[in-house]
Amino acid sequence: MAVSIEVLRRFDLLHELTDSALEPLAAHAVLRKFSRREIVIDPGQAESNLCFLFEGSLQGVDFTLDGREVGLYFVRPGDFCGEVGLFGHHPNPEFVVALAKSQVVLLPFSAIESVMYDIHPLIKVLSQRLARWVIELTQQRSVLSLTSIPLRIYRQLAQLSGLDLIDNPQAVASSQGAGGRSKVPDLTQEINIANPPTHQEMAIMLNTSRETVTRVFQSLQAEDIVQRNGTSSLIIKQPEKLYHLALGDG
Amino acid sequence: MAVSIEVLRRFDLLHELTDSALEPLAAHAVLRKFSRREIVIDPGQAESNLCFLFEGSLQGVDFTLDGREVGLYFVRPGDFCGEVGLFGHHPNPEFVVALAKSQVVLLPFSAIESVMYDIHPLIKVLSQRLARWVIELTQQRSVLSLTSIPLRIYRQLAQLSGLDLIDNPQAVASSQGAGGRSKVPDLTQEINIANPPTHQEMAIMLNTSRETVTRVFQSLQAEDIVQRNGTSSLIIKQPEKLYHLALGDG
DNA sequence: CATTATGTGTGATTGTCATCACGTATACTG
DNA sequence: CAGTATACGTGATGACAATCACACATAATG
Repeated sequence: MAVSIEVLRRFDLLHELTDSALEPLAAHAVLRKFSRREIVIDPGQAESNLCFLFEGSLQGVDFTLDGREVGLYFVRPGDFCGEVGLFGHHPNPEFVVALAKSQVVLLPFSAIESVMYDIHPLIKVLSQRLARWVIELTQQRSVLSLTSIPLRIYRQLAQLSGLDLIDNPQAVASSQGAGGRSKVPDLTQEINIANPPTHQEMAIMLNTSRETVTRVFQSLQAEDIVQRNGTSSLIIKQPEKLYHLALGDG
Repeated sequence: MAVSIEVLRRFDLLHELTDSALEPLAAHAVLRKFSRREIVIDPGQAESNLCFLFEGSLQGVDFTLDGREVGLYFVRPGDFCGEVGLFGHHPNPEFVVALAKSQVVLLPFSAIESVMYDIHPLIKVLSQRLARWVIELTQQRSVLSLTSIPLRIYRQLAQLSGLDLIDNPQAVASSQGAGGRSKVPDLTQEINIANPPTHQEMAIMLNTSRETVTRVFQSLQAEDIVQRNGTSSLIIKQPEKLYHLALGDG
């Protein structure tokens, strides 16, 4: 069942496309629901899709040879993923998993490949998106080279809360979309992170164990820097302290 | 001083472009020599270039907050780099450094930006290159998530020698270009890696120290798996053993 | 609302490897 | 070719965090 142009236009990255550019795409798009932990993108499958997240939360993951899960990025509502396989003769490098019940608009590659280089704004959006992903992966790469695991976690929290934009307003986030990232936060105000990733989801992003993430959170809570409200909300109570910890000033 | 179309066409990724596509580019390209350790790309500079490596060796690097160098990729002759900044309003995310005396063809962004979306094969080449870089970064990301440092080094050596193509012929390499990567190596034959990266250059790719790389090489040499000929050549004497070590079978 | 599943928290142990300092070998330069 | 710079090699130390097993808390489900 196709989706309307209006549904597609809700996605930031498509909202500049003309109706005539969107119509052939909307005709082939489908809206699907995914359960928690269901696979949204499987690189082994023959037919690939561009995936626009309407509601819920997704995570791009890879697996090492020994079966360990590696976190690559988070997808928040309003964003999309799965575009790497459109360029060249290789599948997408990553699996995408639903972290929560999600609604995703799927757009088959076959509907895009024939037109993407002819619709100027479409190829521009897609290639700019790839460039952004390279930048995100590079930023995450630098985080991973920190030898101190707590420092990685502080940096990840700074990214989730937007604190990393303070020194680098051009930075892009691993979690972006309709929620957040649009403005630099105020260091004097508490920051609420809705639906934060679990300790395990953060741990696989940072090459550490969920027990270590828990212990770092424990010490941040003991210093009243963060406060956890169950699993639905995480509050940065002292953004300025977290900001300095993330800079390595701890 | 501009360069000829023939010089540009020597680069694999440009050789499918027509003369009319290459002419405006060649008119603005310059050939420059860089000394060892000289900066080829500086993201802080206003004017950016696409860089084609004619001869020598380059490495893409980033720096962490505490000034540690992070290795992102190697560039071998015949390849190019520096294309991320073409897409969107942000500089390139990486510095590029000459690892050896190098000759580089520099193509200013200003010469490309006005035509890149209009020359179909050019935007295709550039966007496919971005996609390949995402795949490379993702592969390297998986290597970095291995908790065993020796296993990371085995995998890096497998990539440098082409052994990683055995199970994944579609894989792209962090070091590619005119030399190597074009065919799957024979496990029964010694593999020669010309101008291998130094222990320090490998260490920053793998988030480890050069002492640790040295110790792992020591044990590989003790088992006659690799043999070092000064700094100009590294021979994989028992590719099958390295292949299995890289799989974690050690 | 009870049961089940998932996520967080805790303690103990051990091994790995970063770090530091320094020596030796190789490559480069004038 | 001598001197200098760079790369490799070595030894010792201590800290950090992965790992394992298990308990407790929270969320989801029927």
